[in-house]
Amino acid sequence: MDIRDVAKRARVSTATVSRTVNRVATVDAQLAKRVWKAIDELGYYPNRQARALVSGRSRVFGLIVSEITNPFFPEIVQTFETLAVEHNYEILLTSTIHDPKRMELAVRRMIEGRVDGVAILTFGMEDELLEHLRFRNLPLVFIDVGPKAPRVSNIRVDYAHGIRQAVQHLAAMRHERIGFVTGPLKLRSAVARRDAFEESMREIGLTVKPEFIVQGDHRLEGGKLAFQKLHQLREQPTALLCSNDMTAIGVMRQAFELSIAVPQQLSVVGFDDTRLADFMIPPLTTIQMSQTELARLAFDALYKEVKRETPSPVGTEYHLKTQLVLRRSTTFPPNTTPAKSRTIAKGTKQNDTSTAD
Amino acid sequence: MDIRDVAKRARVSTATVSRTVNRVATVDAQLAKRVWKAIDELGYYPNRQARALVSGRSRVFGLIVSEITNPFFPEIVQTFETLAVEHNYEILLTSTIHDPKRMELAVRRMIEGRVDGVAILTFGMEDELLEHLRFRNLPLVFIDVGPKAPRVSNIRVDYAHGIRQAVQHLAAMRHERIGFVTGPLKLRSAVARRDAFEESMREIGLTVKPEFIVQGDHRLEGGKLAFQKLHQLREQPTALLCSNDMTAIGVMRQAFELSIAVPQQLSVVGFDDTRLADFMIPPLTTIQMSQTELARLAFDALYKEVKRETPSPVGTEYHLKTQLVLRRSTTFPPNTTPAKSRTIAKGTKQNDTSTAD
DNA sequence: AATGACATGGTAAACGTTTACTGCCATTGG
DNA sequence: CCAATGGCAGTAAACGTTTACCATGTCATT
Repeated sequence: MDIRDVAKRARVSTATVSRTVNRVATVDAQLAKRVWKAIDELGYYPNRQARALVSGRSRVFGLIVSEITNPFFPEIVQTFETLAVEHNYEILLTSTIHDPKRMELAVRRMIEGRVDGVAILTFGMEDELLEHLRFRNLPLVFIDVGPKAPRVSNIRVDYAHGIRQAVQHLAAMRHERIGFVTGPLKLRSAVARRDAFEESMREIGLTVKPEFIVQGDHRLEGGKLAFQKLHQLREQPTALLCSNDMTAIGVMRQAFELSIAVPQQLSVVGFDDTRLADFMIPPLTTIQMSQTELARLAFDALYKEVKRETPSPVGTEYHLKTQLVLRRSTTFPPNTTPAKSRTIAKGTKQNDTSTAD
Repeated sequence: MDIRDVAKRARVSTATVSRTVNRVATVDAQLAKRVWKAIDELGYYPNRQARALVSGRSRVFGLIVSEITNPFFPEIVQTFETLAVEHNYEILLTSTIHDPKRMELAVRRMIEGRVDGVAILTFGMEDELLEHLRFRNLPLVFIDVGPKAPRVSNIRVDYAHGIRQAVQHLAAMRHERIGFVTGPLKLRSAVARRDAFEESMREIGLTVKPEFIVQGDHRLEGGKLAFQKLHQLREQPTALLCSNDMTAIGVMRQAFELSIAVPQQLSVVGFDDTRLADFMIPPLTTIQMSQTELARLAFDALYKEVKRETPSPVGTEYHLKTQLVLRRSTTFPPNTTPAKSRTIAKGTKQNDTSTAD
């Protein structure tokens, strides 16, 4: 069941079938109709491999993420896939699971698959592997950390904005002892978030106690451990910013074990605004970094680069904003008389799906 | 940079290079060494498309899920991918998002990609599309619902076991008014779960009030709505089994809005044991249906079928057990003096990661 | 009527592999 | 010593498309 069968049945050449299928304008309407009819009757589906081989373009984009099981990524994968399908692309999905072997494998798979471009959304790709990929001068798109080079685009995330909003939000409610649970500090994004926090605190005239900054790992466990540590402090923070939602959930979870009520005794703010945030009890106030937008930018970057007749000399820079989303895990610090109703920093999103309040 | 360049550099024929790369035993060690050296020096990676085209096997398995953003699936995708990579397979991932168009597209993509087999993990594939797929007599694996046919395997899930455990667990704590929030009833799996619930209740001598069975949609919203409905009842259930974890979370979330304490005022049991269950506050008691095991079975089914020299006349049946996992969202009904410590049904897993209790 | 321009369809090469077949050489048995 | 056998490498066809190039036919212009 190949193009030749179709050609035979429609009494045309394979070239005409090919042109018809690819909607080349120069084919006569009558013939095209015959061809489509034959295709339909035979149930013909073109062979992607053969197409790729001869045309030199596979219509596949690679997508490298760190872990699909990290709630941050499914949304991205979904959006990316939807976009891909719309443009008749396939996606070659790979997760590195923070494993150097898997990273190497990932690169190998991309090359063997002759992908037309790859989006690297791992927040910390080994540089050497990056070299391998760049070597082929494929269109590439990174988040945050990419090098400036031909055909490689970058999505720069403005971590500071959302974090500043969060700090202001907390400060407006008279929190003074505000802590921060970081991510793994080998990730540039984790460092950036922590730095933005310290910066915002300074801006607003609050001091950050070194012991209020404790390291997590962007996973549940790290959040739990971090809070346990914090809990042993003589003087404890009344509010905690976390480097991502998982961390915040870990904190809340551990607070629960220690019978500390969130938000009455402890305000918690997450980062990412994964869907989980709105699943939590109480719903988590967090800083949104739109996963769908991120996926969209990444796809666009690749797609545009593929479409270019001449490679971009130095890839495009994209920007992604962050923004505080108020839910229910923050309130006034304990032993405080609420002066007025809940303070809302300007530009903040009210995104509480609760039906009662 | 193709096989011919390698051949030239190693001073052998392309056949020898091919044999070396594919580890065919008949190639002389000396030559092989030369070939590997050349491969290394040139940075040669075989072209998957060309391989697929000539060999007739793409080494790609299709994986169709309903939504990657459903917390049930990331774990599956991850495991499936890991297995695939280990066996030098790629995966063509597709989500149908409950959209008939997407389903059709999914099938088309599978065929155009000439996948070697496909795992359909959607819990409700349109039958017509199934025909399309079966028509090609590809290895197929379904969960629950597959037809008996050559090369198509099935994973039968024993919903009843876990559900019976849950009902017994609740009954042992003297719950009598036990309700059930179903999934979308067009899904066979949702019907099976509900039926198993009713059956278990009958077995144990408890009556199920019709108004205690309300329909959800396997998503958060459905759970919320269901509980809202239940809450308006004059006489309310003291415990709720839910058709999946998302539903249970919706219930908990709505209970929170209505200031009803889980588990003190309402015991909640989920189904699936997604990672979310252990993120919740309180951690959700749920029925485990191992996602990694499921993925493993699915992959194995495909892989074995591909390896067979002659197609299996009627696919293999696999079985997946379910099992209650006790956490913290269930306890004695309100206004009850706990007779003894928490009752644990036999064969039940204690899987509470809490550090304090 | 002859010529040129243009529209449209066909022919065949090419894409990068695998693999059936062939051929060479060395070894072994009679 | 010769024939048969077997191990191993090379030759070339094949996989299913796309597309450059060519051929043909039609129409308008002179």
